[in-house]
Amino acid sequence: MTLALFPPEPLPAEILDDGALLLRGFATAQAGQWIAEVQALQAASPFRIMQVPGGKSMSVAVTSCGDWGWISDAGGYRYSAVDPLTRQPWPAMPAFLAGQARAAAHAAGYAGFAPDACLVNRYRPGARMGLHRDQDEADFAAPIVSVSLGLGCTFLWGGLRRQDPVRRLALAHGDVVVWGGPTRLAYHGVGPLRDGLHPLLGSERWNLTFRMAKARYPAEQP
DNA sequence: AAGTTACG
DNA sequence: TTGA
Repeated sequence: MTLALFPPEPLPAEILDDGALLLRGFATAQAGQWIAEVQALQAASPFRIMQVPGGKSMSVAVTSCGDWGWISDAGGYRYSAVDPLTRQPWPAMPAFLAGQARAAAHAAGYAGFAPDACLVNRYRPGARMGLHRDQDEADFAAPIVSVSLGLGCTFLWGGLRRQDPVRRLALAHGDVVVWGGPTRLAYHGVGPLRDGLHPLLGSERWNLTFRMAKARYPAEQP
């Protein structure tokens, strides 16, 4: 039996890069609530496979919540206030999700993060995400907050140029990656999901990425 | 090209 | 596994 540590240790954080932090286990303790929120929102706006501009399909199924949802089709990548599948607004971003994302950003040094978009990615075995950068947002001063649930993955972390070397990092259930500042436009991706069974999500990995799609950062204080 | 394919 |  180990004695309780006092004072409690902060959660381990790893510096990925200038402005990029990996908060190990940030979402683990409340994973049940994270998962319940995603289950509720995907009941309103279901996961779906989107096309990329070349006409091919992504291997990852996506949905969104918040004022803006990220979409891809023959016309390109953009944010839309309406879910093209339901023709309704995306589900509102649950206060719990927005609050946790804000807290993660704050823990990584980005105070005042107020996401107006949350893209939810569902990976099944074999699904992957090629190297890309999140560049459809209006204000690159705001960071990206990325939350991993369920099966672990290999996260690919590159640099500002596509030809920069790519690091491979193992991400586990509950890990949160926050990047911004000098590495806001870094290339990143996810290796093919390996088979496995997670106690809460079975053979799936869910990834939530919180962004400020249209809003200015830092958010205005009333 | 958030895509696939070819190749060392 | 990496570059094109």
